[in-house]
This record gives sequence, C-alpha cells and structure tokens, in this order.
Amino acid sequence: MSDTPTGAAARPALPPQYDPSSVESGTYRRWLDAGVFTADPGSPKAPYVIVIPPPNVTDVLHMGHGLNNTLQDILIRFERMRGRETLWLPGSDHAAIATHTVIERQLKKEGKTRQEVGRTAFLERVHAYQKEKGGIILEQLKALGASCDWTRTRFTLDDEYSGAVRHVFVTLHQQGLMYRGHRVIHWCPSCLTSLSDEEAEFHDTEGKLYHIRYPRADGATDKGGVIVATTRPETMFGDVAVVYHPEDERFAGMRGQMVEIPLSGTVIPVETHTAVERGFGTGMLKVTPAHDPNDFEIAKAWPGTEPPIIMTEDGKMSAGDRVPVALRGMDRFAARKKIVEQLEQAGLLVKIETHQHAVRRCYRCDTVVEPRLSDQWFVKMKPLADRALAEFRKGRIRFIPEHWGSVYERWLSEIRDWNVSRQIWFGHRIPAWYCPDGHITVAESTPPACAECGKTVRQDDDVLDTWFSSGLWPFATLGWPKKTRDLARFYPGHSLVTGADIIFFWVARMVMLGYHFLDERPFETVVLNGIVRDNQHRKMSKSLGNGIDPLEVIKRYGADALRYVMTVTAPVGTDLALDNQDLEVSFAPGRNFANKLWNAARFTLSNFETAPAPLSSIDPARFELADRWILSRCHRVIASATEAYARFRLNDAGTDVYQFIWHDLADWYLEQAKPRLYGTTPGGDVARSILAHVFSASLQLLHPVMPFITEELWGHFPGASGLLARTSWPAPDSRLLDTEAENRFARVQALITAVRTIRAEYGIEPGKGIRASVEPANTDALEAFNAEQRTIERLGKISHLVISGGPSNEVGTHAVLEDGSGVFVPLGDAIDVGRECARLSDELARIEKQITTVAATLANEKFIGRAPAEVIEKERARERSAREQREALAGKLIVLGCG
RNA sequence: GGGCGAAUAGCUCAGCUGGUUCAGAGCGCCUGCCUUACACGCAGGAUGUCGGGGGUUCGAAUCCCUCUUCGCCCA
Repeated sequence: MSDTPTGAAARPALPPQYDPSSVESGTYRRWLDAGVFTADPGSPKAPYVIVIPPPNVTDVLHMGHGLNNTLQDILIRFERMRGRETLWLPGSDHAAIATHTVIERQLKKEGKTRQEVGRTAFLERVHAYQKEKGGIILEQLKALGASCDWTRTRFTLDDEYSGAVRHVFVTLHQQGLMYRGHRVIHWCPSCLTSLSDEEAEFHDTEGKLYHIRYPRADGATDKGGVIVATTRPETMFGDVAVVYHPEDERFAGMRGQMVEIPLSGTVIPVETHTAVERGFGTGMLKVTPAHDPNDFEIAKAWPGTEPPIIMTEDGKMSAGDRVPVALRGMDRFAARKKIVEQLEQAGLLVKIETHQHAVRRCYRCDTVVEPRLSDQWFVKMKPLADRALAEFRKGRIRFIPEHWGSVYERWLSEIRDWNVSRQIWFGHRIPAWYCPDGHITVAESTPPACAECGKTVRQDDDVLDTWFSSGLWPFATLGWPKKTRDLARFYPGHSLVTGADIIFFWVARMVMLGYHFLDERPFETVVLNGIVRDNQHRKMSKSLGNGIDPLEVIKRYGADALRYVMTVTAPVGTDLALDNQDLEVSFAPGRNFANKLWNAARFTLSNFETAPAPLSSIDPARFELADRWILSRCHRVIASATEAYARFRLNDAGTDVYQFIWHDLADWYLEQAKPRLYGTTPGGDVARSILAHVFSASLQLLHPVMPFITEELWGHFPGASGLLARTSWPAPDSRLLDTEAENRFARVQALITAVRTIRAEYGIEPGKGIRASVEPANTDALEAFNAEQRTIERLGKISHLVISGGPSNEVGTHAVLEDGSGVFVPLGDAIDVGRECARLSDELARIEKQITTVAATLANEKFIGRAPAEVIEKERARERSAREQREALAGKLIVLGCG
C-alpha cells in the first residue's frame, strides 16, 4: 500500500466475484519461488514429516488422490504454520505389474510377445512409456495446492532407491529372513506371475462340489474304491493320494489300498492324515500337492517324489503323462467341463452339489488364481511382525479412526511368509545369482562368479514385488542406507495418510521394515481416508465410469472449493458421497463460501485506506458490545479450530471457521460495524482494527483447507507482509474471551431476529420502517439493548425502538424472547386479534409444558441427590427463564384482550 | 465361519466424556427481497418414531444386550 498523501491509488479494487482460475497458478508459483515447501534439515524447528503414498507414475489424478492429498496438505500446512519444519515428501511408484500389463498389451497388438522382443528391448519400451506418461500426476497435485517439497521428489526406480532395495534384500538374506522357498504359491495364469497372499483376493463364489468315485486299482469290483469331493476336478491328475482322518470309522482299514485316478489310470494309495476335516464332503480327500497349499503340507508326510504339476503357466492342462491326451492343452475351465462329462459317461460322477466358497482372484486382472508349486523368494515375516505388533500395542503407532488398529493387529498376529518374487521383467530385479551347480549368490552388485564354486553365474530372472520396494518408502526416500542429513533429520516421520485397503500391503510393511532397519517407527499416526463414492454410493472407478475429474472441478469451482467440500463433507475416515451427475450440487457450496469470504474481505478492504492500528493499541474502553462479542467469538474459534485440526477432526475445523466467517463475521459483525466504517458514527478506527485482527485470524485458520483464496486475500490486507503460508498460527488469547459480551449480544441477535420474523409474518414491506418496543427481562437485557439500540433499529428496520416503554394499549403483535424479554410491534388494523391470541396461546401452552417437565425434574429427589450441581443449576435457570416467558406471554394475552 | 463399520430432516453428513450447542449443519424445499461486499446473495419459514425391541441410569441419539438392513475385511 502506498503512503502517498492522496492515499487511494495503491491497490486495484477486487472484482465482485472471486475467480480462482486467475489466482491459483500464480499463487502456487509464489509459494514455490519463495521456497515455502522446501524443508531445511538445518532448521532448529522440530520436524513434521509426511511421505506421500506414491501414486503409480503413469496414473492420472482421480478423486481418491484428491481427497488423500487434500488431507495431507491440510496437516502439513497446519503444522508448518504451527512452527514445525515440515517435509511433505512426494514421489511415485513404478507399479510393476500394472505397467508390465500395459506394455504386454501393446506388444500383443503388434503381434509380438515379450519373449520375442527380449528383456532389454522390453524394458526400453517400459521406460519410454513411463517417460511419456510419467509424472503427470505429480504435476496435477500442484493444481490441488499440494505443498510438497518438490526438490525431494523420488521415484522407486531411481538408482539410489534401487540400491536401497538391493541392500534390504541382501541384508535380510544375511539375517536368514530372506530365503528361497519351494512351495505352493498363488499363480495368476493371465499375468503369468506369482502373487502374495494379499494380492490373491477372496471372492465369494457359488461353485460346485463334485463327488467323484476313484475305483479300486486291483479291479476287484466295479463298485469299489472311494468317493472324494472336490471343487476342482481338473486337478485330479495331479493327485498323489487320497486321505481320510485316521479316526474316521467310515474308512477304517482302508489305508494302504490302491485306487485309480479316473480317466487317467494313474494309481495312487489311500492314506490317513489328521489334517483331514471329517465333516467336509465325503471325508475322503484327494491330495494334489502341486496345486493346493494344504495338500502340499499334507503330502510332506510321505516325502520322496516331486509332486506332479499338471497345468501350464497359462492355465492349460499340461502335456504330461498323467493328463489324458484329449485334455492336453485345454484351458482349465474347459477341461473341468469336459472332465465332468467324461466322468458322468464313465459312471464315476456320484453327484454334484452347489457349494459356496471363496475363490481367490488376481487383484490386478481378476483372473482366478491357480495354486502352483514353484520356487520363489520369501521373507520370513514372524520376527518382523512381532516387533511391529509389540510397538503398536505399546501405543507407538496409532490409527485414525482408531478401530483400524485392530485390522493391523490381526494381520500381524496371523502373519505368513511373504512371497516377493514376481515373474515379470519390469521392476527391481532380484539380486540373486545362480551357478550351474545350483549355488546361490546374493549380492548388492553383480558378482563376477559364483561365491562358492567360482563358476559363471546368471541372475534370477524375476523382479521383486512392488510393495517390497514401497515398504522402504519412508527411509529410502531420505537417502538410506546412507547416513544422510535428511535421514537424520526427517526420520522418523509423523503422519501417514492413506486408504484402509492398503493397511497390509503397505502400512504394516513400512512399520515392520522401519523398525527392523532403523530401529524406529516410520510414523506415529496413520490417518485412514475414506472412499469417494457416487450418489448411488458406488465407489468411483474407471470401469464404472462414475468418477469425477478433480481437474474439471478445479477448473470450474476452484481448488479451494474442491478441498473445502472434501474436508467438510465427512470426518476423516468416513466415506464421502458426491454427486457425479451434477457437479453443482457437490461443489457449489465450496465455491459459494470462497465467494462469501472474498466479498467480506472486499468490503472490509474498501474501508481500509491505510493499515489499521494494531488491536493492542486500542483502549478497550472504546470497544462496543459487538466488538467484545466478535473478539470473544474469534478467540473461541481459534481455540476450537486449532484443537480440531490437531485431533484430525478436519471437518469440525472447517465447519467452525465457516460458521465464524459467514455467520458471525459477515452476517452480524460487518453489518453492525457499517455505520462506523462509513463514518456516520464515531469509532471507525476501532472497528477497522478489530476487523483487521479478526480477518487475519480467519485467513490463517482457514488457510490449511483453502490455501489459495486465503493467500490471495492476505496479500491485499494492508500491513500484511510475507506469505500467509509462512505466518505463525494464531494463538487464542483468553483475555479476549468474554462470556458476558457473548450472552448480551445473543440477546440483541434474538431481538433483531424476532422483529424480522414479525416483519416477515405480517408481510411488512421490506423497506418500511416500523415502531417497536421491548420490555427487557432483566438488567443484562436492558444494558444489551441500550448498548446496541442503533444496531437493533437498523437491522430490524425499526424507525424507533422504545426500550422499557410502559404498557401500550395499541393493537399490535407480541413476541417473547427466550430470556423473557417482551417485544411489541404496533400494527394497527393490520392485525387479526383472534389469530394473534391463538398464536400466543399456543406459545404459552408450549412454555407451560416446558415448565411442567422442568419442574418435575427438579422435584425429583433422586435428580437433586445425584446430578452434578451445575446440571441442577442449569435446570433451575431453564425453569426461571420459562417462568419469565410465561409471565410475559400471559401479560400480553391480557393486553390483547384475549379470552 | 470370525471380525469391523454404518443406520439421525427429502439428500449428504455432524452430534467427541450420558446432562441447553440435543435434536444440528450444508444442500434441497416454501415465502419475501437485485437493502450500495456478495443473487455464488439477504431475511424469514417448514421438515425428524435419532433403524426396531429390551435394559442400565435421576437422566440415553449417546452406554449395554438383542433383532433387522446395508457395507467392508479376514478365513
């Protein structure tokens, strides 16, 4: 602001409507240029760190990201203003399987396979694709206002990060926690890779239970043999035995008999095993060790031959001896159908039952997973999980909402080893090398030769589960395993904001690895954001096409509007439903609020010529009732909003500030202050100082939720220096809390509202001044009305308000305020006395009822005996107020001459 | 089969430690207003078996039990 004698010229007037698009990118640029988001490891401030859940590098921003990142940004901006050295570390994830699938699909269109193209060429294509598509989402986050430290952006395939991944693998191997296991894993015949337990999701399915007769192999009788029940008859060619429970009387003595696998002629023994569940099916179980993890365990009882695998990797019946020629090469489900037909023809199909069971499907492509025996790398999880569990139970990790902690706890309690091998090419290649003699060399860099025998080695073809590398995110992004300054300063972190669906995949693993490698938690609070749904409560998804494009919303309504709506619509952790058909329904409230704030500021600023004097320089004796009231309200909101932010109750924080700005500041205080601002009454300097104070706090309190508009307005306030994003969070000043002023001003508001209601009810022309009188119930009311008489007259459009006038014999309408103060508006002939009497009688009846209830409560000895004194006092006050209202109403009925 | 969550106004949701913020907010709806910051606005108004039932308590939307419906997770 220029201090030229002429004054005015300085600032361009604000336009009457807030236009986010003309503000946002420039404001974001100013933050970047000033380095507001860049964390300084040399800062003496206590750090506050959030690592972003890295989106897939090829992703585009959707509403889920919008919500997730809005919440993170609110926390970061809040803590930054509260004086912490904040680091919000951004980055992206290479999403191995997802990207792999895309490239393979491209190749398929060109009529090629990745094997034809070769590993090197394939990876070149992947990297080209990621370069083309990659990083867009991080750019999009800027439109949202995300205050990430872009100087520290990381990618899980960066050289340094990859080094950390190898280091973890090697270290775990040295510690005996990473091993090569031979067992049945989940295999996706479509993605052609193994999956972890978490990636093979259960889906309840109505299947069939086939009861199949396995005839006796000695050919003694046609009817002999055993009946097994299975949901997957196509696996029977991989059977190595049938088993029953040793104590199952039904099959007593059958052990040792030989039976024949139908359609194949393979002969297998009847065995016993205590793992058999007698109540399931027929009690006789077929054992297919290579295609069922439980069967694999059972088959360990009779070691020796390698279990037969009877399917190809892509889910077709294999060409092995055990599979009948007619079925070889047939898809597993087609084969199932065919087998059932053939069994029926052979008279070996006893019956088919419908059967509800949970079928595992690939979480990426939804293909039914095929259990398959193979060699994979596993992480031994128990030791890692124990620590993560113990620390959680000590309260070192907490969840918001709290109940998600039990999900974390249960998963860790039932932890199983983690298959981290993926049979794809894109990702972190497993740092293990094999020599022709079968020795394994595990090393961080390519070994020249086998560590044991010196022969040439060949690296494992597989890559690591992407989640394995994500698990290192909180520390690998800070340079670990190097002892960097960032690592020393910014680990451990503080909050993690993510979806509950990846508590196992990601959150728990970060905790385990964080404790294991750094002996400290990666974060203390896990904030779970809800799911964004459409107006039919369906999850927004690409496949349903019911998504809302956040960038479209930002374009039309502004980033602040988007953020506000997502913050305030539901508490953290609750799903939020947004109308995807009509963006106006969902986002207009945010835009409208921004515009309201804009205009309140515009009006205020138009009344500032120079920076108002600081509030502290104003003699409190010059404060009007409304001044004391708004200051008190303001400092109450500072306290409540601060607490709400700190407790992650962001919806409460947003609502509190909204209510204050719109309904206290704009609706009442600005209206009250207008005469002073216009100079028609003295005290303009006081009102301006108060407005500057209150606005400053409002913009600060709202900034975490609506950063753009608040920053923009901040820059327009004279005297404001620097960026709002960098200011210190306002502190509540208890000396400004003024309960008396709040109570008194509430009486003033009640009186104005009562007069307005009368005007509306009697259809009095909006511009027409009326006379009114008020009979204060007590001295507090009297003083309040006296103090704000001009306000009451102006806002109630009363030409003259008589306070404590004697009884009037005019015809008019009466009202009684909650404190018992009586209001009278003379209306002459406009009034229908009968109707008026009825209205007041109804009111009186309502009050009488209230009195009865309260009196009964107060007469209850148990209540008096047991309720706390303050509650009793509240009830007494309620009774007093009701009696005062009754008295006033009764008086009015008499005045009106009601029967 | 086990566990978790939800059910409050037409819609989306608050209501935290049981008690005047207890029945709320926003949207929508009705009435009247372009009142000189804002019609993206102002003023006023209507709307509820707090899912059903039982219990604890002086007092329950809130705590306990139970049932119903919906959703999620785990096996």
